[in-house]
Amino acid sequence: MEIELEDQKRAEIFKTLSDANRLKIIRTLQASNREMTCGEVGAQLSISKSTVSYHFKALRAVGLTNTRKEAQSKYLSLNQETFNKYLPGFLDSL
Amino acid sequence: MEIELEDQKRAEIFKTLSDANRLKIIRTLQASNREMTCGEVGAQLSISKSTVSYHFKALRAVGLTNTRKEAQSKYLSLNQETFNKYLPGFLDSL
DNA sequence: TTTTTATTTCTATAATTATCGAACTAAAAG
DNA sequence: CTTTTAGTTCGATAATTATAGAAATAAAAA
Repeated sequence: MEIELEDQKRAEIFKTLSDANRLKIIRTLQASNREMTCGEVGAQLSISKSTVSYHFKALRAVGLTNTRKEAQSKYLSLNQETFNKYLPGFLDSL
Repeated sequence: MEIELEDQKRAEIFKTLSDANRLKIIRTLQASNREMTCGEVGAQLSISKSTVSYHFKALRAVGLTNTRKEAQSKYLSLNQETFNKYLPGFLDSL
């Protein structure tokens, strides 16, 4: 990939990670080691559902998470590939 | 360090990295493998001196760089320790 | 001392961001 | 069909951000 584009992509990923709530969400997902729903995460971190939805979307948009829809629920899990590519060793450093 | 504080610190570092110009500065420093001045970096990346100064300050503030003042010039270099602690493997992935 | 060089600070501006409650959508349960 | 449950979108707000030019600072050079 061209450097200019790589930097743009990297900057987007870092921007997504530059929010304490999103980092908490990531740590929560990493610690649970399974898929989690918006509701579960929101309850655990005491954040309003609209805000959690906003963050879920941001994480998904840059490929840091995978999503799976089932009935009314949406399940999020970490996308290890993206972390490995752009932030090798980061998840383990959490 | 307490998790809450660690997340805040991490978020700050990521925020600092979430700008394409700052990533370019970091790559430039990494590639040159030596100290560089505001002027050198600005010239190489075609950014105004006040903007470069602003970014230099931001990088220094979160400990991503070291600075050395000599005469009117200020030299920046990467702070490997911070990168190793918060972003192991990142510099090599650039 | 005057001028040049390097960087910083100030000012203003335009753009982006995170947040929550309210309204909305869609599916499950009753 | 109605109600509940889960999540999304909208609207408003408050805060932060990157940017460049102009003015200020400080040291070197002439």
